[in-house]
Amino acid sequence: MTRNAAPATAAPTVIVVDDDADLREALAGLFRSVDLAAATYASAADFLAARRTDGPGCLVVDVRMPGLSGLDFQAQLADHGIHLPIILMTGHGDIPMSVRAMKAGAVDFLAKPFRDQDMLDAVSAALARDVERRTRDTGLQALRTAYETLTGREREVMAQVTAGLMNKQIAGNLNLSEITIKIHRGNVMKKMAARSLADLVRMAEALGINQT
Amino acid sequence: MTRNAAPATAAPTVIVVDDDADLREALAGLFRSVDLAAATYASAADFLAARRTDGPGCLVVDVRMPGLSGLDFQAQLADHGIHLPIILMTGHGDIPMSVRAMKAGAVDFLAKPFRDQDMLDAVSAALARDVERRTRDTGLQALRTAYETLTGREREVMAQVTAGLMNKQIAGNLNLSEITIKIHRGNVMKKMAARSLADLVRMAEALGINQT
DNA sequence: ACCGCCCTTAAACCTCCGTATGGTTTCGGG
DNA sequence: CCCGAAACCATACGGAGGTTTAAGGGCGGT
Repeated sequence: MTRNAAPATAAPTVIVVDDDADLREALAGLFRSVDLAAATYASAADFLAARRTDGPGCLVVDVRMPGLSGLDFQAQLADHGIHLPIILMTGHGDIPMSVRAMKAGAVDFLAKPFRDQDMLDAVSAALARDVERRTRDTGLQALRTAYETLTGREREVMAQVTAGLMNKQIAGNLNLSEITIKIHRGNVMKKMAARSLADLVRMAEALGINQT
Repeated sequence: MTRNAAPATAAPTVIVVDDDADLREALAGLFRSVDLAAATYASAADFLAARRTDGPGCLVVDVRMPGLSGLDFQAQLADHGIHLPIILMTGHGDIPMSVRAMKAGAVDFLAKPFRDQDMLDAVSAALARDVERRTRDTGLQALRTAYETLTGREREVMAQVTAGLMNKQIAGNLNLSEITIKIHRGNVMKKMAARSLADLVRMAEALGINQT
């Protein structure tokens, strides 16, 4: 907690992936000029190989690269558990390509040459999107962690409680006595750190719990 | 209820807006060939003027038109309370234009000439999006209608109930007796047709009710 | 002036929730 | 073999939720 404090608000890194070394350095310089940390890779494979940390940031990727193209790269990121917002750029792109990229969730798609400001705006939007996703994600992660400490029965009870059933109904459904449900229910509230039933219902919503 | 039955599942209409009469008719023919109703307008203004019904469907609009351009049209639709998914097409578009359109929520952006199948795929996606929005919307609309029948006090009570406060706490906050809260609370449950507190919490979530 | 709606409260009563306290069984691991 | 975790159940009590009945004040519209 003393070191590596506040991971959510850590300085974001703009990751440039382009096979053109000159452009890489130019972009890195641009980002550093506005106090943004920048990292550069010559190919998608390089990035995937080097990837260790997963701090906040975004990707700036050329679509036309030897090996994995930017579009394929974009498609494969999710498989690697990487959800960084991506900005694509191209020197020889066309409309279908840009539309495909945007449909796939790219933050922006810039045709070269572009103005520095356009790139900075795109990066700004991408970083904002990443922050938003991370905050939403860490909250959900805490919930999931708590949910995993529940036993099987407790999960069943939680599902039916948050569905609005009364203890006696749940008891009937599970062929148990009402008092047993109360016990499980109390355990659920404690383990999930829910202050009220309303709280628990919202947690169930966030976790996507739909009773059978 | 006897006439105009099942508005949510009514046949969708593809609305073509283009100043080129030949293309309009060609597209209308294409859509009708796959059993889709089609309507055509020569300009954005024509469409906005003629707009009476608001059944399900989508828009297919040329970006380059005399008067209101497709992109501006897209931006103005929300002001008119029209939320139809929009597909843009262009003969002389560029990448920034397509990116701007996609960022603004266009379903697709097709460069002419395009294959019929591409257009049909885009329309199919757009109609699916419209259906999804409508079902989500009608559910919410029913909730809002119910919520509007609540009196001021009932809304205050609902907000605090769904925030997880106990009756006595709410009574303290509002400087009322606990029994009064119970009455309001019961009224809220009846008016909102909530079967359980869990139900009510979910309704409050959907309505975006955040207590002060 | 009267009616209807909203807001308020009280008393009484019942159900439901929550939490002990105490005890059971089963099952897997040290 | 004993221990802990998980699951089960009973009795009992206090607190919270929910409804009914009864009743009064304020306010706007007919």
